[in-house]
Amino acid sequence: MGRTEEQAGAAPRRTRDPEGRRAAIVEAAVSVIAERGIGNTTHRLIAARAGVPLGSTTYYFPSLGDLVDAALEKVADECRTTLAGWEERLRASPATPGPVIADAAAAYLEDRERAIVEYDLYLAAARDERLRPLVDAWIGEMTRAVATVSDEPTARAITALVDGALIQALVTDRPLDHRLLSTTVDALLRGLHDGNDPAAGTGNDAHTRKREQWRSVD
Amino acid sequence: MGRTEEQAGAAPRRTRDPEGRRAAIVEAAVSVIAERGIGNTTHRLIAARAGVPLGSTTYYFPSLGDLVDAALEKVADECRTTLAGWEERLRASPATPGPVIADAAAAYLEDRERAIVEYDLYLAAARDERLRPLVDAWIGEMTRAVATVSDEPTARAITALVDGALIQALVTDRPLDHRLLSTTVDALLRGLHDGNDPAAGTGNDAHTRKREQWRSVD
Amino acid sequence: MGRTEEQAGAAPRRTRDPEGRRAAIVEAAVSVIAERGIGNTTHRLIAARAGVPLGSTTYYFPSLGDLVDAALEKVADECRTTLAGWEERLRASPATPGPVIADAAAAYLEDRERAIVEYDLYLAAARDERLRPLVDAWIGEMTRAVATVSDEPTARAITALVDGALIQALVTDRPLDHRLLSTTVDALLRGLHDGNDPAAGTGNDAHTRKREQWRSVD
Amino acid sequence: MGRTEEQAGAAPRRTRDPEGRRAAIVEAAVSVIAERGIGNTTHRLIAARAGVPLGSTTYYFPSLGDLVDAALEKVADECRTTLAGWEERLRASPATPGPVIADAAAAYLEDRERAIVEYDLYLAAARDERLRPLVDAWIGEMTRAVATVSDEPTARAITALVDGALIQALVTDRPLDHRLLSTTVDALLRGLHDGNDPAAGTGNDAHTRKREQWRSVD
DNA sequence: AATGAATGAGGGTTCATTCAT
DNA sequence: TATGAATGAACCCTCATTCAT
Repeated sequence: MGRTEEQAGAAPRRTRDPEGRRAAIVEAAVSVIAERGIGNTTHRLIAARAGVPLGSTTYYFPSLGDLVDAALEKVADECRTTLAGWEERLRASPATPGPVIADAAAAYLEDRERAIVEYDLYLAAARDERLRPLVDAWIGEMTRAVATVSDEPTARAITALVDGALIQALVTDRPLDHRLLSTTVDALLRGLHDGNDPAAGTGNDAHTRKREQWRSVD
Repeated sequence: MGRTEEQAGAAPRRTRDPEGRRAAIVEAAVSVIAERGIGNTTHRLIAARAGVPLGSTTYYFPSLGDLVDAALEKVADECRTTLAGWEERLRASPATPGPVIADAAAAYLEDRERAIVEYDLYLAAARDERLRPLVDAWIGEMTRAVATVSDEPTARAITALVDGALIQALVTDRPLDHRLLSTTVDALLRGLHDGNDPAAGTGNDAHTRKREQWRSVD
Repeated sequence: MGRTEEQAGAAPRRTRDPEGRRAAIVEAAVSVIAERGIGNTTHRLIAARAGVPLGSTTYYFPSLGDLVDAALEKVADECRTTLAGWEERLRASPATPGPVIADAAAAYLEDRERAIVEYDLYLAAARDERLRPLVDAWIGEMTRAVATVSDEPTARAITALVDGALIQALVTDRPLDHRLLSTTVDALLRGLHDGNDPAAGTGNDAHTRKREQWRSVD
Repeated sequence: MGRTEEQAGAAPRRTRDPEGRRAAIVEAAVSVIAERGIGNTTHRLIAARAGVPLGSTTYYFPSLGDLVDAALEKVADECRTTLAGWEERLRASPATPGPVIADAAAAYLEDRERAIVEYDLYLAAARDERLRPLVDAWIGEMTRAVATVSDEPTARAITALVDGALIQALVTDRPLDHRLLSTTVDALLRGLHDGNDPAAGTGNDAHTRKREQWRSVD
C-alpha cells in the first residue's frame, strides 16, 4: 500500500485528491489576487503559491478567467456568510447596534487579505457591469441587516458610512477607529430617527423598496 | 498652464511641442487606466489613444511604471484641487454644510472616468505602501475641509460617510442619493456635536452573488 | 464482422466490447481527420467524437501516431476494396469502360469525408516516404483495374486522368463532370489504342533510363 | 559611425531591412510548410529557419494565420506566373502542344518543395471554402491556357489529366513520365476534337481571387 | 481492463524595452 | 529629438502522455 510515494527522482505526483487540489488552487488564487491585484494574477503565480504544477491550474479551470471567477466567488460567499453573521448579531443585541456593527467591521478587517480582494471585486464592478448584481446584493444585504434596527434610509446611510470606514482602514493600513464608528452609527440611528424629514424625497422618497442605498433609481 | 496645441505657425509635421505631447500621453494614460485598470494598461494602448507613435511613450517616460505614476500623480493633483474647492465652498456657505457637501460629491462623480482611476489608486495603496502618503493626504485634506464646519471626529466620520457614498455610487453606477447624503451629513454635524468622544479611523466592507468573468478580455 | 453495440444483455455501464470500442475510436479518428486535417487531430477531439473517455484513446493506442495510422490504414483498406469493385465492374461490363469508370468515380465522391482523408493521406506521402508503398499500391491497383480493358500505358494515363478529376471535384466541391470523364476515358481507350507509339519508352519498357512513368510500379 | 555593431555579447541586432526581413520570413514559412505541412508549421520553426528571433515573426505578421496566408499567397502568385508561362509557350508553339505541356509539367515539378506546398493549399480548399476562389482560379487559368489549342471541354479534360499526373509524380516522388503525358495530351487533342459533345458542370473552373485565412481555427 | 487525474513541453501571442536611424 | 524596428521574456492555453486507482 502506498509504495511509490515521495520516492526518488522528481515530481512524485501528488496524492489523488481532486477536491483538495481544486480548493488549494482557488485558495492560492485568492491570495495572489490579494497581493498583486486581479490584473497581475497569473497561472504561474497561482501554481507556485498552491505548490502545484502549472498544468494543474488549467486542468481544473479552463481559463484563467474561470479561476479568477472561482476565487472571487469564494470570497463573495464568505462575504455573504459574514453579513449573515452581522444580521444575526444585530438581532441578538438590538439594544447596542453601534458596538455590534463596529465590532463586526473590526472583525471583518482582521483578514486583511480577503478584504482587499473583496474591494478589488467591488471596484471592478465600476468597469464591468456584469459584476453589478453582485455588488448590489452586497450593499443590499448589508442594508437589510442594518435595517433590522432602523428605518431603511438610515440603514443605507449607515451602510455607506461603514463602507467608507472600512475602505479607509484598508488603504491606510491603520486600525479602524472602533469608538468613532460605534458612536457615529448610534448617532445616526438616533439622529435620523427622530426629528427629521426622514430622507423623504430621497431616491424615491419615503422608503421605496427594492434595493436602496445611495443611488437608487436612475 | 497654457495649452500649446497646433501652435508654432505651421509645423512641418509633428506637433513639435514636447510639453503638449507629454501631457497628451499622460492624459491618454489616465483614460486607459480608467477603462482597463492599471494592470491592463500598456504602452501601445496609451500611444494609440494619445495618437502618438509607440516610441514616444518610452521617450518621454523611462518605463511604463513611470508613465502610470505620472498619470496617477495627475489624478492626485486634480483630487487635491477638488478638495480645495470643497473647503472653499464650505467656508463660503457655512450655514448649509449638508447640501454643500452633497453637491460637491455629486459634482465629483460627474467625471466618472477620473473617479474610477482615483479609486483604483486609492485601493492600490492597500497593497503598495509607497502610495500611503498620497492616500493619507487625500483623507486628511478632506477631513480638514469638513473640519471647517465641525470638530475633528465628526469631520472624520463625515469623510468616511462621503467616501462610502462615493464608492457605492461608482460601483453600482447609479446616481448619488443627494438628499440622503445631505441629510445625513447635517444629522452628524448636529448629532455627534453634542456629547461625543473622538477616536481615530477609517474603513470598509462588502458582499455578493453571481456573475461571470471579470477579466478584461482585450 | 458483426457489430456488437449495446448487446450483452444490460451491461452495468460501459459497453464492454473492446473490439467495438476500438473500432469506434478509429472511426471517430477518421472523421476528425477529415474535418480538421491530420495536423489538427487530437486525442480529445477523437474521444469526444467517439463518445469514449479520454483514457480510452491511449489505452487502445500507444500513441496518437498509432491511432492516426490505424485510421489511415482503415481508409486505405476501404480504398482497396473500392478499387477491387472497380476492377470487377470493368470485367463485368467490358464494353462500356467509360461510363463504368465515370460511375465509379462519382460513387467514390459520394463519401466526401472519406475521400478527403484519403487525399490527405495521399499528399502526406509526398513528405513521408513511409507512406509510399501505400500510395504505390493504390495507383498500381487502379492501373491494374483499368488495364483489364486496355494496355498498360493507357491504363496509367487513365488513372492519372481519373485522379485529377477526383481531386478537382474535391477541392472545388463541385460534382464530377460525369459525361466529360466518361467520354475522355473512352477517347483514350480508343486513341492511345490505335495508331500510336504506345508510350514506348515510357515506363521501363523500351529503354528509358532514369525516371519513368508516373509512378512506376515498384 | 556604426559603433556598436557585432560587438561583444549576443544578438548584434540584425541590420535594418524591413522588406528583406519580411520576405525572408515568408520564404522560411513556405519552406517549413513544404517540409512539415500547414498543420505542423509553427512560429518557432519559421523563425529558426529564417534566422530571425521569434518576436520578428509576430512583429511582421499579427498572427500565425496571417503568416501562413502570406506564404500561400506567395506560392499562389508564383503559380499564376507559371501558368501564364504555359499559356505563352502554347501560343508560341501551337503545333506541338503535347511536348509543350509535358515540358511545362516537368519543369513545374523541378521545384518539388513549392509544388508540395501548392498541393497542400489545393487540398486545404476541400475543407475550407474560403480557398475555393483561389483553387478555381488555378484550374480556370490552366484550362484557359490549354484552351488556346483546343475546345473548352478538351481543355478541361487535359487539365485534369495534368493535375493527376502531377500529383502522382509528387506523392510517389518519381519523375513524371514525360513521353506518356505528351502522347496522351496529343491524343486527347485529336480524339475529343473530332466527334464529341462537351458536357457540363464537371470539375469546375471559374477564376476569382482573394481569400482570407486557411488555418483551421479550433 | 479502464479511466480520470496529473504534468510538462511547447505553441501562439503580447509587450516592455532597447536601439539604429 | 523622435520613432519604428527589433527582441526576448512571459503569458495563457492545449495536449500527448503517464499513472494511480
